[in-house]
Amino acid sequence: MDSEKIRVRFAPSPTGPLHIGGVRTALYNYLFAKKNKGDFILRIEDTDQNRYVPGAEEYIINSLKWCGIEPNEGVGASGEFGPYRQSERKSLYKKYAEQLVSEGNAYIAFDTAEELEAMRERLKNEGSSNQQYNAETRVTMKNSLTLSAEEVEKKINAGESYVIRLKLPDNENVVFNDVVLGEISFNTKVLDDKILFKSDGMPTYHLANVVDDHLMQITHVIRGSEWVNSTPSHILLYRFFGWKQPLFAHMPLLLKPDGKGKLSKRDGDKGGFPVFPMEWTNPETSEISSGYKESGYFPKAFINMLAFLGWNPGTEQEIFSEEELIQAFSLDRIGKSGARFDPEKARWFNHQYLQMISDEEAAKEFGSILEKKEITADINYITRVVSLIKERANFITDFWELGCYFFEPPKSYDEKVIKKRWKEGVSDSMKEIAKIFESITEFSSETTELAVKEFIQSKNLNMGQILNCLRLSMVGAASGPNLFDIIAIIGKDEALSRIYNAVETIKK
RNA sequence: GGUCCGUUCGUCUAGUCAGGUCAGGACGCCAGGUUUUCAUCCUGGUAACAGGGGUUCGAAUCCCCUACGGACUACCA
Repeated sequence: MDSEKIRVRFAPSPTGPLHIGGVRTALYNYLFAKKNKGDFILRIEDTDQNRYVPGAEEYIINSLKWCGIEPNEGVGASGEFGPYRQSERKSLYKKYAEQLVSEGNAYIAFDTAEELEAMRERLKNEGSSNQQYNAETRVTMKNSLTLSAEEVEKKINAGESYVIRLKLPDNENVVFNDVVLGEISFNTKVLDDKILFKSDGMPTYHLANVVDDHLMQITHVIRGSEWVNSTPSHILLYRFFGWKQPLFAHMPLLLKPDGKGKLSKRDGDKGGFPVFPMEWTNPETSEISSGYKESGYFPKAFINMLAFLGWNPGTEQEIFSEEELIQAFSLDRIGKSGARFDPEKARWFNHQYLQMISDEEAAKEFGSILEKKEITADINYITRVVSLIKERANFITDFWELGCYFFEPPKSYDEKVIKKRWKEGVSDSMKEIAKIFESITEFSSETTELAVKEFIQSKNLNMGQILNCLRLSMVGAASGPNLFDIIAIIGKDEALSRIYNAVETIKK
């Protein structure tokens, strides 16, 4: 093989937010490029003016940035093959379409929507297995194949709108070897003469995609498998132009959370978890869809999780750094069947990543959450809190719920615990413990634990009962990390105040 | 309807190309241990080759059929 540089592209259209399937496609392109020291290009396919959604392009760029899968060429980056936005390349495509027409590989068609509809209806009624605009039917339609050159010219001059269609060869098997799916074969009889150039002066995906991939010297087309059926048309296009075709790798689709069909942009939040990398506000309806970023996911965990949806390294390792992912990645280990993902497993990935970051780092992020709640605390204090609650959390955003009692006294006390544990005499014991605490000069987890346990034993009290009530006083519930660690962190004064508060509130 | 593709524990999957370990791992779930509690953590367990035919000494693996699922079938990408 030749040693040409690997060049891949991610080519979304800005019709809304990028969903996680799109992010995964971008990721696989990115990993493949990095692995092979190639280029990863971002091209924006905005040839459909009707579906353009303001803010979508920016969203795509920002999402990729957050994920750390940034293109080294294309929209939002630099590059020598620009412009990278198809609307800005508009002038380019027509001549390619016309070249195809003049060489007899495409033709001009004048059929109206009604005429097309009528043709399909007629074929349906005749019991025809497919209703394509193809070698068989095109002779019955209004196009430059059935009309004389003069008529065609007259219509064009009269301003009649027309499209340019690909002229497929009749009854030919187009075979290609998909990197993921293997050999796939289509007979042109079941394909249709795809529109390459629309009457609004814009190319369709099929033309623009092939022209741009060629011009941008793309070597591997890695895209979702919704494209396999149109790949033969693309291959024919490469052939007609006399261009070298790239390798195709069609990846399995991500499935809807509820199990029916491929994941779509409209599935946001339906499954109880985000389908978008970042929060998205629909500019028309102002409806907000949640994002992984805002849900507290680390981009690295998100990417790691996404990489494993449809691909695996063949080893038992599951936690991969970006560098490891790049090294391990290969197209031939992409699976063939669609994947639905498990939000539970996604959380598990994030938990793993959370445990890997330092308490100091986590404390910094937790600090800014606290700031928003207008709670001020020393960073060292926050770090000590984090060291106790981090392992219990999946997300930094869980920290507040897990450790709010480190920053404010309990607002209420769990009734069930009161009923079960706060029996006769407990209040008195609590008061005595408060006195003991007062007398401790070296107030620490160890000294308080020793003192309390000695007290319980000397009075022959029930360990579980007293300890749980003490916990209830501190936390307001029967959960949380080691009780004496909590007491030591909040300090003597706060501990005393909480004991008195609990005794006062609960009364028994 | 037509075409193309797919199908291994509930989920993500290894194993399929080069047939031959009680089909392996992870998440979840269950149990036990640790913990004064809850969670984490540790240990163990649960659970799958879509079905039917072949080929073969032997099939998750190769072939055929069926079923099911998905994609595409737009002047959308």
